[in-house]
Amino acid sequence: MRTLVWFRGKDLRVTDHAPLHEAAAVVEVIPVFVLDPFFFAPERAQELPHRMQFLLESLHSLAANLAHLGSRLVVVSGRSVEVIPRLAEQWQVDRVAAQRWSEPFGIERDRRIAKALDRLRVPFDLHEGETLAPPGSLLNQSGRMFGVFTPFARAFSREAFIAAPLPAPKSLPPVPADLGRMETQIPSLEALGIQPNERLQPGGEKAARGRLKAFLDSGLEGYSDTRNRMDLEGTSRLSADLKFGTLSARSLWHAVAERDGAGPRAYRNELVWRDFAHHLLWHRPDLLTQPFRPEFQTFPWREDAGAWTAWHDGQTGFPVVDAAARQLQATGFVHNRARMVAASFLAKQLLTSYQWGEAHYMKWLTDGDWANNNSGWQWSAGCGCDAQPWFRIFNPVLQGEKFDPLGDYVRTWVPELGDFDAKWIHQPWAAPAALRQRSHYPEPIVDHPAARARFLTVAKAHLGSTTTQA
DNA sequence: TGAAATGTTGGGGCG
DNA sequence: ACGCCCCAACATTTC
Repeated sequence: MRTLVWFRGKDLRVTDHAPLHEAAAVVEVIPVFVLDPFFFAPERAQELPHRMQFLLESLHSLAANLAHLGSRLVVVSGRSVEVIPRLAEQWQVDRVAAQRWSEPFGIERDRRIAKALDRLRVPFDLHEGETLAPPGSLLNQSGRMFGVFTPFARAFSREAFIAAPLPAPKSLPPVPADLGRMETQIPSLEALGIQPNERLQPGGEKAARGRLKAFLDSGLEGYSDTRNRMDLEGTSRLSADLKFGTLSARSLWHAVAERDGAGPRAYRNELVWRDFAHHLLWHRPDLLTQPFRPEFQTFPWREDAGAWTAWHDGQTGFPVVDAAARQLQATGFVHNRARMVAASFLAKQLLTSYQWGEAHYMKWLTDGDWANNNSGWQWSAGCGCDAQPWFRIFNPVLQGEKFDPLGDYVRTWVPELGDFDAKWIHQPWAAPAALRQRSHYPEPIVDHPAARARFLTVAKAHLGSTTTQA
């Protein structure tokens, strides 16, 4: 029995990896990663520089871990839909195994590959593993997807059985020697035309385990209290590991499952939110191009090049909004609270389509995940499934004062405001003139009350008319 | 997983 | 002493 275990970017681990675990019981295992030009053509790779860096590091780590177990990672270049069937045929494999993808293009790719493999009479086994509960497995009374998180979470705790994580194989059989000459190497970032960013989290399963341990030891206990604080390391910082599968969702679940208290409970709830987003996209693949609420399809977003540039460069004159933009480009990560404030600001204060922000975040986030990022942006814009109401508008000043009370988050990312004390740092326009003049921080590009009123007027006019038509 | 406007209450200053 | 007003402080409503 010869199994091709196809690693594909969202399962870069040897622990709790169902395809590998199952294959390890048979005689021959060929771990494969395909450098598909869909992601690895330089012009495509440059569209996701931070994720590419994390991915390449994780691949090296995976290759080392497989080598340690007696196997190795076989890297092949080409379009997956062609390469996988070709390898299956040339290597005479008995089956191909991989972890299931829940996003639309992954589903379509797998459908085509399954078809090609079927012609070769090679089974294509897709194992669950990206989410806690398989997308589509939780439905409401009438057999449809949940449209509200709370009932989903109730059904989740009632029905979802989350098996214990699988151990890493103790050893793996060596990769057969007769594989021909189609192998290549993991490319370097430089070869893809990407500048390394030394401020990113390091990729790989080992680094991920270190982050998990740090969170369990010192972050989890107080998580519910500190997770909203932008100035503290109060979050898990495991989002990129979930994205690339350097940690499996269910290993995180089990790491916190038995822990009592508000912190562990709040963290489990966040993991369920992640499942909710994935289930949602699985049911509604069109959400990557459409708002969930149809009345937003014709929403009169503006195209204001100046405002857009100021927003993504961190020059809006609103400290938390600008800190978020700069933290994103500098580190590939933004605190969740800052993401919400920045997203609300773009959609509501600047009346700019959430899709611009969504795309910008997908470019720079290390943890950029289609389901999570899309649901987050649609939530913020008010057009999503179980989104915040359209009339709920964050005030960047109040959000800053509440969740960055000393101003340390802003001071870290907006050094022009380093001299401003907590009293002024979230509303620098109100600070003494002398302080403002030497800071060189931009004036606010909108007046908050006026921008707020404008959004309410526009949204009320639009949503009022479209809902009465329906 | 909001904010702002509006409404209500009650203490205290004051004529 | 009393009523009136002011305005925190809190509650409710609205967007």
